[in-house]
Amino acid sequence: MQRVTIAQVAERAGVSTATVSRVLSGRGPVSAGVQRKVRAAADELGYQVNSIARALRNSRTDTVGMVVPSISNPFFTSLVESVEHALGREGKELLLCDARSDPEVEARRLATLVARNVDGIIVSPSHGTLSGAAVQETADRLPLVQLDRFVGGTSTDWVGVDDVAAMRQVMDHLHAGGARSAAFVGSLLTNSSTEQRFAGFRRRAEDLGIVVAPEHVLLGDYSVEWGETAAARLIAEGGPPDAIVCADDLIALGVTRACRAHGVDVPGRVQVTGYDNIEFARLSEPALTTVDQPRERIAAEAVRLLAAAAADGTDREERGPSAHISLVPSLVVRDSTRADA
Amino acid sequence: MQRVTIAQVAERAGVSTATVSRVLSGRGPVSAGVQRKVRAAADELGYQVNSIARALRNSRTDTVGMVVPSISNPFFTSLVESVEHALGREGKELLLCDARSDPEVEARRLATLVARNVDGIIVSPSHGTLSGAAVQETADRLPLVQLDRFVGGTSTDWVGVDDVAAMRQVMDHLHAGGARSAAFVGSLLTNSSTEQRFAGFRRRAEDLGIVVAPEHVLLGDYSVEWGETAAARLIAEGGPPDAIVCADDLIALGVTRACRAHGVDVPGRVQVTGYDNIEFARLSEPALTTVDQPRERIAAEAVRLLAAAAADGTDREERGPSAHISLVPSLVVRDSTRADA
DNA sequence: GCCTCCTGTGTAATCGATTGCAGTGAATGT
DNA sequence: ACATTCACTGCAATCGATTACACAGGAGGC
Repeated sequence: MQRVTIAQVAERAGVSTATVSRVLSGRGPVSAGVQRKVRAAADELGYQVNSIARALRNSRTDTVGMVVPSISNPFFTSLVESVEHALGREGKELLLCDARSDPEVEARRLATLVARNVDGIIVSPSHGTLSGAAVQETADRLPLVQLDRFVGGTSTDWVGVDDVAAMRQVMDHLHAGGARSAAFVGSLLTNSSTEQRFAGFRRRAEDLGIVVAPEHVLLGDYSVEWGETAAARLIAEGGPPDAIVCADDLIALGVTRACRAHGVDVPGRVQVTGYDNIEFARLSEPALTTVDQPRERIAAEAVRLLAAAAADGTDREERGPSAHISLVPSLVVRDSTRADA
Repeated sequence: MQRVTIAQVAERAGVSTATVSRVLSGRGPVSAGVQRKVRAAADELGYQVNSIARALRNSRTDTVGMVVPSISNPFFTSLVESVEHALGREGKELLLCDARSDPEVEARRLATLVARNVDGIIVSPSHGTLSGAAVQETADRLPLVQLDRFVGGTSTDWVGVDDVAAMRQVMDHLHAGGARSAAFVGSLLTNSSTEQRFAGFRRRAEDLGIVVAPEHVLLGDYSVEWGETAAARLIAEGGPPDAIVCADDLIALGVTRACRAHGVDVPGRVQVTGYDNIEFARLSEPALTTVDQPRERIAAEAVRLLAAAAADGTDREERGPSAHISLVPSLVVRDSTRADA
């Protein structure tokens, strides 16, 4: 089963390869009769372009690379899904890489994507500082958009949500529910998501006079296990505050789970909030109050930015200043918080 | 920022492109001195191979395509993750496609992957019959392995688990827990997973004398919502049987949720089982008894089969008979079933 | 001293699609 | 009737890496 090439189609149709190419790509003038002959020949032979050859010639692969910290995190999964759909609409393909939350793996993946001549890269950096060098270096060579998380000291486009505004909503809601003290459970402050969310949390807590004891800021990683551990610690050490604000839903699921295991009522004794609105936030018991990120929008904007960057010019210098698109997330109130005091 | 080519390295090192290629690929004899010069030049210029050019020349892309019915299904997500890791070990990349459970989308995706010259394709077909034509056609052109699900009437390699054996374990466990009647909640019988699991369920139920009323076989789709609907129906219509066996964990999560909502005790009044052992099976309340699929093994076998097929010969005819690798899944007993009567 | 063999290197063809340039013939303008 | 334009088509270069083949020079065998 040898692949059919343009040359075979040309021979069969009795024309040159140039003409075949022109017919099939719809570029350049070709008489109607020849068009028909070529198309017929192509159909009969079952011709399909060889996109490798085309890519070499055009230096365009119609493929976008995406690097996420972890495929198994449901939030990133749904981001991937949204990006995949957004790309599909433009006839582009997605080359997916998992960085396993390791900046070194991430750097290797980025390098591979560059070598593969992807048209652009969408990355949610694993680390707030260690990811910097690789991301910047990649951005110097290719259109690159950071998604959700970003890394400091780089000048690239970014699309995400306004974490600080989101946290303001969360805190206002908790305060309305009667919370006068709160804890924050996040990952280590090595990525922008936790950083921003923590900053928003702290600021609004101050504004509202919500007490945050120093030992009530617990940093680990984005996992259910860490949520359970953190909650257990809060419960053991003199009882939890009125509210536990979590940096993502996985942590929040762990927290509510541990609370229930220890007989601490949610939201009666302690209110709990998550972040991301993954599907299981809705399904847990009690259903999680959380912050919904507009993933489809985020994905669509990211794809748009890439396309724009690609159109602007290959050279990074020629492109304008980098865009920072901050979308407004919305609070989804469910059963893990109290509607009012 | 023009990309560095082999020609520039050659010029800088004062040798021919052939020599540069030989040094960099480690093929062919090159004297130590020249090797050093070439490597130095390559480093200074920051040379990176252009994998498109290499792919065109070698007709090998080191990229594998994967098509799954839905990225958002946690089971497929973890399969994707496992495959990605397995491929990474061989220096291959993953081109990921989401078929949205639509055989037509799936067919288009498969065609695209062929056009992209991937080295092989891993697919979990959306539909038990409608996916057939496209899968077979693709398999005629490229090494292809079906994963988890398979489609009838095709002759391709397949890797998955023995659903019938798994169901035997499930039924034995439920029977030991005192179940004398049971219901089955699955998706429509349009994919092999549900089909096989249902067949295994039915057969073992008969063996054990477990009663399955005709109206206790409910078929919808793989979603939490369908699980809730189905359970509500079972509860409304004269009460549920002793056990509800679900074709996957999402359905089971919906079922237990609906049971709790209707005040039906799980596992006291009714035992519930899932399938796949997704992460949230462990976290739900009660934690789900389910069937664990050895994903890493499945992924590893699939990658191995692809590599073998690629090595064997491009022509489908030259390859031996197709391999069907059936791994043995294991029952994970948690809190949604009773240990004994 | 001559022939063979081997190591090391360069030349040029190759993979397949695209496209700038040039050439042909017909149509249009004056 | 001749010049000019234009639609159509083919030739050949191009993208960048790989590799078959050729060739030069040195080592070794007799």
